[in-house]
Amino acid sequence: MEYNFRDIEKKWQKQWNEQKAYSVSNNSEKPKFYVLDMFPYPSGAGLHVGHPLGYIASDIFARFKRLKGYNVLHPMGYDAFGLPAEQYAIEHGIHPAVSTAQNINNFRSQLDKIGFCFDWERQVNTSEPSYYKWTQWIFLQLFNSFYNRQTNKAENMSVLVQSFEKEGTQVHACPGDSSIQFTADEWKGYSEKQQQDVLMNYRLAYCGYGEVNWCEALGTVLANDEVINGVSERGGYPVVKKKLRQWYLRITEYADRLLEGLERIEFSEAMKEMQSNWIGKSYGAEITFDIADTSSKLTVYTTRPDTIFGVDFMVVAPEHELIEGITTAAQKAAVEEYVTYVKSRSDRERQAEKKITGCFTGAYAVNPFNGKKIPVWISEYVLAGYGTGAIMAVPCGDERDFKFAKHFNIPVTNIIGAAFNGEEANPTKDATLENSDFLNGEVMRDAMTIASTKLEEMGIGKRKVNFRMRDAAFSRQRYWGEPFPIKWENGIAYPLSENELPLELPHIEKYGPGPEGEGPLANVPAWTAKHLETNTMPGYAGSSWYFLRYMDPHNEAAFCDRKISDYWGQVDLYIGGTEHAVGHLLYSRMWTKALYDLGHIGHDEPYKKLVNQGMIQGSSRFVYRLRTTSEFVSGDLINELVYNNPKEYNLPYSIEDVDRLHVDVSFVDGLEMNVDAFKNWKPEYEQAKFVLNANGKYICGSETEKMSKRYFNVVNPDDLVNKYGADTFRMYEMFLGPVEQSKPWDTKGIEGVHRFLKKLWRLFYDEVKGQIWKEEKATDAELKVLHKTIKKIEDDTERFSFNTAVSAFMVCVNELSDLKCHKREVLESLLIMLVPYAPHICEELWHALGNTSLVLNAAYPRFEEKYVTESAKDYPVSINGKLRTNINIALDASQDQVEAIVLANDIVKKWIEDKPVKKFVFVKGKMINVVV
RNA sequence: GCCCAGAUGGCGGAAUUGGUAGACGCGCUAGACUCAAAAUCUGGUUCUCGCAAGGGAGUGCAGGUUCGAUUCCUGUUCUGGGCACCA
Repeated sequence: MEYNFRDIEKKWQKQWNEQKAYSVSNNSEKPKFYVLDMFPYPSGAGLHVGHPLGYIASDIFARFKRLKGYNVLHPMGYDAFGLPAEQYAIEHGIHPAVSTAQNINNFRSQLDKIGFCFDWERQVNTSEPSYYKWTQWIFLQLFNSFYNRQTNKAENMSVLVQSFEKEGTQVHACPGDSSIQFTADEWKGYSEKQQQDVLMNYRLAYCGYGEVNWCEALGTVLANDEVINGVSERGGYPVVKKKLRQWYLRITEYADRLLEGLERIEFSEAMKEMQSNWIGKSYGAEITFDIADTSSKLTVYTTRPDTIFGVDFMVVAPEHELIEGITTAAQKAAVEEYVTYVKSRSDRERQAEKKITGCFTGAYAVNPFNGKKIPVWISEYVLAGYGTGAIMAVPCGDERDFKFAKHFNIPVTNIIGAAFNGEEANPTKDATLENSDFLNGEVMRDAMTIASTKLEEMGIGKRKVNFRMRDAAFSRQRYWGEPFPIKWENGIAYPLSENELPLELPHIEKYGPGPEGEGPLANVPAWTAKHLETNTMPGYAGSSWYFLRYMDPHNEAAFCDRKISDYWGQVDLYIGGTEHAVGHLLYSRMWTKALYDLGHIGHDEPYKKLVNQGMIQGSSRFVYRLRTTSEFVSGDLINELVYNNPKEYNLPYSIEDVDRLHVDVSFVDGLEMNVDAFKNWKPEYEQAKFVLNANGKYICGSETEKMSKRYFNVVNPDDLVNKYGADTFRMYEMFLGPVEQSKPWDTKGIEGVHRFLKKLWRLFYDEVKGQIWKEEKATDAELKVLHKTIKKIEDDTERFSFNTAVSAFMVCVNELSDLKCHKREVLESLLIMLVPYAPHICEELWHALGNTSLVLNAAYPRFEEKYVTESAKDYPVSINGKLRTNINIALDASQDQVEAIVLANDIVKKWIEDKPVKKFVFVKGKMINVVV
């Protein structure tokens, strides 16, 4: 009997399905374990081999925990709202709901083939009204809450209103606009509109104004990645910044708790660092400078108040409101021109710009301590959104300021003496200050406090904690997203009541933008007649809480029953890509904290542990066409053109005449192309001619790049599952390398894993003899192999080192084959260990052995030390750090005994010659090093 | 530009706490079985000098710490990811 994976996999997938083997209960005596994948956006391109990498890893872990006796929640769903479906609708007229449903079906059938243990009864789809009803509900919770800085948590707006009625803004300073201050009486005298405008500045979900990428020609707002070099990706039309009404989440109020929470969760250090850099907490001071000859004042934020005497110029963001008022007549034209230039550029372009640009406003600020006049410049490297949108530039201590000063010939003041060499800035905090009036002689680190105190005493500055993070923009001028449950009347936003939810997306035929940059919903008369909000929520709305819905997916009375969320609690293991480092992972942490504050759930961090899977890149293949012909030259001949003198090879063309074209990887074996398949690929290649190499082969060029349809380097998991089976595919994906690491896909090695499974099969079945397993007692040698493997697989699985676990299975099967071990006692344990990795073959063999229950529910084999203990070790012996020989020595030998044995060894003697032994290093159980 | 990560044979990778660099697999290669092929099995395979025994070099690059460094430190190059409306 041979290993017929196709029948086996089909059979068990059907049986598991029928027996509801993956159904998970919310009631269990067992300890719980929650394994979650970042759910996919169901794109039209379907799954490629990169997607399942994380899913296989989590599936292995979930199954492993199940065998270890846990009640494991391992769900899957779809992040189904998003821009690509809407774009597809614009281009092809297919409604996003239709294309999304198709894509989901496609994803599902692809996922099913791989044999995951998802409980599909719990599937969520963020674009379904039954789901987004609760996204809208949570939005209303945020809308109806403010962040109480006294109690340090989100609370209902009614608490705030009561406080206003009693004591005005005395207790709760306004987070949105510090100029808002009033007494209780003033509050009571406000109109409803005035009151609501005030409250909007407190709400956790609030409406404000923000800049977007506006493309006049397309009449629409564009995403950052739809804008390339200041023009639209589609059509190449100019894009400018435009202020539009937007919804925001007041995530900045949670900045400190988001930082603090990082200490309580197991994310990689890199991930934590990325998040804390994003939050960007800094301590510094705001300093207000007078502008000479005007009544204007300029406030800057600096983290280095100690360098106040080294300020040689000010830099103000080009958007800064002060510019218009302080620019002198002489500089007006230049400033206007510069501002227009900057308007066309994205934040990222502005920061990445190596060219130093800027413009003098003609105005001067006055140093409050020494009266020195400081020129005020504008430059794109200062961003309006950070700090006060203005900086004081200290060229001797800041590299960018220094370069700016050099470029515009601004004289540089040295305040740190010899620590500044005049060639480059020195950002030290440990130099002693000079040229600094009352700070002279102070070490900079200490001077920071002295300067801040003085500034506060003089009333021209104050200490300030600043965050780089901004409030999260939470609206899109698009169709395919959750509608806001908000109605506008007389400029006041009124929330819909709970029983009006879900507010369903209306069906539309045209997906074009609405007037004045509004979204497509503005074109729907029935919608606008009810004065409903025309923006929709962004992609991350639904994904900010989906891990809660999986726990209780069919609940119609609540987003998730509190008892059930208390049972499942945090996600124990979350697997997904680093690309979500600062987006989804921060937003969902914030939502969780808000829901916790409001008493809806019992934990305030969603994910206990996060594992980042690497990206699988594509390996592209190229053909080389002689320009304007249908003649294709083998790649190795092209390489000779590049690296050698073409004349030597007497080739009738030069490298400049060759076009490099992507070719579909499916008809290339390694680098060798199937020329017939290529000819049949596209009609234009039917008449293709080939210049083959000396062996008569066409060799392709190759490069590693993103796996993408347009590069023809996409490898579809379906094909591999068909050819080798799901078990092979699963194990091969893991065998490629560490899950966390990015690596190019190469199908070549999959045969090796497939061979392993066949070899495993042959421990049970012989081609001729059929069943060959035996009931005999296992030998010590066999038990040693088994228990060594149990330990290794357990350790490796626990630390997510799935690639080394696969190799440990290979080693085990190789060794059992060498020992001709066919004993049930050993083989059964091996099967249970292998279930998480290759469930189908294990279930088949498990039943072949006569078991009637599912191996999925078996108990994990117990490791026993006694089978693997050794009494001696082959010690590596080095002389002066160079390995010279191995000597077998008992593990319980003492240092003296070891020294005697080693020094008596002939090879050791030879290398020591007659030199005296300086040092004898002996690390028990590890190695020996003799230093002479 | 800023933040984060990575770099080891022909290839994917292993070396878990500073202790035998290259486990396991692919590829290549020699052999067994076969009329032949496939499948399977056995051996070899970092580079280099050498008939061999054996020696030398070697983990992106340049330094450093250490009896000992792929592992720690400093600098540097290249590659990948993120940078707020892709998800």
